[in-house]
Amino acid sequence: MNEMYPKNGKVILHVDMNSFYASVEMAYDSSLKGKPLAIAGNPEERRGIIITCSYEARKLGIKTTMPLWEAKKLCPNLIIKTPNFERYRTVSAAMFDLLRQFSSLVEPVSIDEGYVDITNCQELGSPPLIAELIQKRILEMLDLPCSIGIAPNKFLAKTASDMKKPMGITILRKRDVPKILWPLDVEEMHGVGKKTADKLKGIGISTIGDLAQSNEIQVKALLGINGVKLRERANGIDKRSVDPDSVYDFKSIGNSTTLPRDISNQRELIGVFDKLSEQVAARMNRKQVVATVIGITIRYKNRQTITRSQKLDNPIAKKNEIFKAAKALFERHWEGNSVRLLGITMTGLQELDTAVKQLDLFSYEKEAEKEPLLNTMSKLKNKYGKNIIGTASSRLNRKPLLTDSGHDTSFNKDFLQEKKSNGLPRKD
DNA sequence: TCTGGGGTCCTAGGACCC
DNA sequence: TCTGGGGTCCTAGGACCC
Repeated sequence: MNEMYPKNGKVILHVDMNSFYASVEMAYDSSLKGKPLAIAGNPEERRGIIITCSYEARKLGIKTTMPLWEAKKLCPNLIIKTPNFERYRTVSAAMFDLLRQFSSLVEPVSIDEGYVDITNCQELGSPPLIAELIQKRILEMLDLPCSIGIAPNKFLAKTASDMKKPMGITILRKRDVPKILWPLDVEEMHGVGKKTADKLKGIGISTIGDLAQSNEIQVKALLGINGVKLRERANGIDKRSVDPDSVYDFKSIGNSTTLPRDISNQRELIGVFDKLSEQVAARMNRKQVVATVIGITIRYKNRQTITRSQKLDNPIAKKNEIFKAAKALFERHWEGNSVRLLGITMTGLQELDTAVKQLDLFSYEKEAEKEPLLNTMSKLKNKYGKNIIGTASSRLNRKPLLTDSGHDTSFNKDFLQEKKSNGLPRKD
């Protein structure tokens, strides 16, 4: 048996796309390659920020979340593009399809990263070889760079993928943790932000090693259950498994918008809720869900942010229902101050079929046996709905990658070219 | 004339119930 | 004659991540 596959352990990859949005734009338009490129919202309006940027831009000091005006000042010849999320979702779906050709245990975490459990993929080769194959495939087929971490659990895999960018492959074994991880600042840990780091430093914990060797009771008193988890992870322990189904149970759907200027006119603000309701309703419709809780977010001029939510008597999904509920919440809680941002978030989501079924229970008694079937059917529908798998997989004539290690022309970057000439929405 | 928009998970207090 | 100890639900906010 290969020593890379310990008898009781797992082998997990974390695949992290490098500056994803910028790389996708470069794949679509190769004239952008090698240039400082930034993706930023609304260059016309104030309040635009850098969402992501190419490595060429990073070299010039451009950073994610930097205000657009600042980036322009820093680098006058920076190329700025507005995000094309539909395009990114399509490419993302293609990328995850590609990963699934190596292992069925793929868990997307966000549009540009995911875990792959390759514990039972010995026949494909050693873990570093599989990682290399995946990385090459993504580059050949999609013209996109990625970094891959190889480790016995999610936390270490994620940490590893972060260590070499772009186009890195990093192995992080549990036994390497004291040497590699422990010297680092606690704030370097995923899950530890500024606030948590400050708290930890307050009790003398400043490195990952300090956290690993800290007193569990003390850390729990300081950070709650999260402290216990973080302490475990600092010791290289993480029991979470790779769950391919986790993408299907989303918990909330929301839209928010920063207003072009601060507004205190009630009618105007309610007009914003009207638009937001429409966006939220459209997304709920696509995912075929209804919601039992509505929440609104109000950010004031001074950036103070409040949320107000309400449980609903009956699940809703239609634009007008959402608008009415949001408007009511807003009118109940807004005190007339100047507003910077408004948002609507729907939670307590239920699949449409389930909600219908539950309403039916009030009209007449249904045999309990029918429920599991209905549940399964709606789950499947949700699972194979067009939103999640995306359009790429259906368009692309898939072939198993590994049986044909030569050239698989059906699934490569030509599809990007093809889309370009098809006149897909291109703002550029 | 700084700081977007999409999420997840956790905590904590009060109401209410047994 | 001063009140326990569970538990769940609802709401608000905070921290964090990409």
